[in-house]
Amino acid sequence: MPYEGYYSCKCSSGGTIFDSHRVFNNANERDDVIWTSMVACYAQQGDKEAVFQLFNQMQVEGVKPNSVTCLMICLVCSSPDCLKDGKKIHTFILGSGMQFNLALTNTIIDMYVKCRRLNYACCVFDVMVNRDVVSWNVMITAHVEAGLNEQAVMLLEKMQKGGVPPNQLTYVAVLKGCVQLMNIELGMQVHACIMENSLQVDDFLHSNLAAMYAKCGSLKDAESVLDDMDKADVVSRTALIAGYSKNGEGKEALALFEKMKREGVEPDELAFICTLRASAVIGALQHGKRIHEDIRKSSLCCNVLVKNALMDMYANCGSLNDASDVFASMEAPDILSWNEIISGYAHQGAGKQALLYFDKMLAEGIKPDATTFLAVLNACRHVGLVEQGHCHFESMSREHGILPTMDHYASMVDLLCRAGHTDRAEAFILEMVVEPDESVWMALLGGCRYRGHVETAKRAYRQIIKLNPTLPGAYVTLANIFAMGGMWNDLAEVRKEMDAFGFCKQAEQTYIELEDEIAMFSKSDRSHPQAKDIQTELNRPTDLMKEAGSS
DNA sequence: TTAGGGTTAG
Repeated sequence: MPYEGYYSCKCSSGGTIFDSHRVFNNANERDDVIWTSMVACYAQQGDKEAVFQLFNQMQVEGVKPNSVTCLMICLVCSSPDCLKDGKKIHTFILGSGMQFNLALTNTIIDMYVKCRRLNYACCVFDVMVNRDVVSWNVMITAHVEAGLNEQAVMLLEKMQKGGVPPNQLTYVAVLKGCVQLMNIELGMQVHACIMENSLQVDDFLHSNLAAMYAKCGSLKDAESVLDDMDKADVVSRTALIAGYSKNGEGKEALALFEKMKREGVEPDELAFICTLRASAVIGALQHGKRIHEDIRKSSLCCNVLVKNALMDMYANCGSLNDASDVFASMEAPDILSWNEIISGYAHQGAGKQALLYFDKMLAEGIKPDATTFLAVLNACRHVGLVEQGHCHFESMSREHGILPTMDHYASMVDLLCRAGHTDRAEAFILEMVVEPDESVWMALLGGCRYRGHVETAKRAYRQIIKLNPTLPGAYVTLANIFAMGGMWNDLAEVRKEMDAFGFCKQAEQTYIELEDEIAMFSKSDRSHPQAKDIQTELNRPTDLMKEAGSS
């Protein structure tokens, strides 16, 4: 056993660096393998400095690094800030004639990918004489991660033509590409390909298949992927739960979560987060509270991400007190937590409370981001704080180095319009340093409703049509403004334009939690057994307002 | 000795 030390001094086998050093120091003869063991040990810890020190030292002592030593060096150089060292080791490898070692070359390619130099990776890949499944997988995954999905699919075709059969990892990467392309047909072809090749499908691939179908909106197919599994794991189930809530089917998401628990599959961090999101989507407060109970009993009770999801659920369900309790219980709220509490209060119209949290955030030295400012502008909008809103908008780029997005501009326009400054809002758009998009003009058009500014509305409408003639909201809003002003001829004209485009208004759906039952209803839907009672309850506030107005 | 999974505000 000449190389016994090779494995015995590896940290991953349970030993410590101290043990490794003892083996290393006691070795009678230190060959390249034992040196490499030490390098591997520090490489696993990600200690780049120690790795390079050993690499240099072994050469000083006259031991030539082998391909595994170099591979380890490449691994610690696999991040953007290590590119320079990565290039150095690559040069060393070329000079030592090790470039024909397949595993090493694959690692060099992956190193360049992780250094965000896909072009370098492509250069190395292109000149390879022999490529194995890992070489292709690294390239396909890299292209998908860079959003170059069509190229990734082309690589898959080339790989197959070149006689290298894809494995599970290849399909995992390609399925991700299908999702980015939102191309379910391609996803189905990939699925068929997996079946044709009778490839063993493991949990990784199953969860990716489920995620692909769920994200592309085909929940039935995602369900059947889960049915094909002996026992669907928490990851696959989470993919489907997330798919349900993304597609507005929060009720199904919650049902799946309950089923998962009944079947003894323990929810993890992401399962809780996705299920809380589902509760948030449909405003199921009681379900959300039950999930909160589960979280309290689990080891994830202090997890920041889970707490953020809890706040999101409570805020969306309109229970700001619960959201702020969760926030108060956090030891170190992150930017998401702050944004959540600020936007939660802003959204509910409690603008002053939202701004108090914003001040507190700044006082605690937390750096706001673009979303924080969206919430802050929203808060100002609700309270009618025009000048304060303008100040915050200005401070975004000036003091915090954040460039306003179209959403920020649109928010400012709405803020001005709400306060009756429609002319100022229009001037604000015309003075924008970037070209306004339709959302900014839509904010102005919508803002004209507050005071019935028909001429400004017409100008905004013309701009929107120029940018995007297929935006139903523009026609509907203008029509409403005409109707408010009794301009029936103009209204008829807009209706004609709408008919020409074939727009029809889709009934909006909403959910209501009745004790344990979640019911969905839309404006004209009377199918629920208690539809009459629900409608009476919904009419109550309007009736009360009418009564109050007439007295 | 090399490559991979589900998720996050408005």
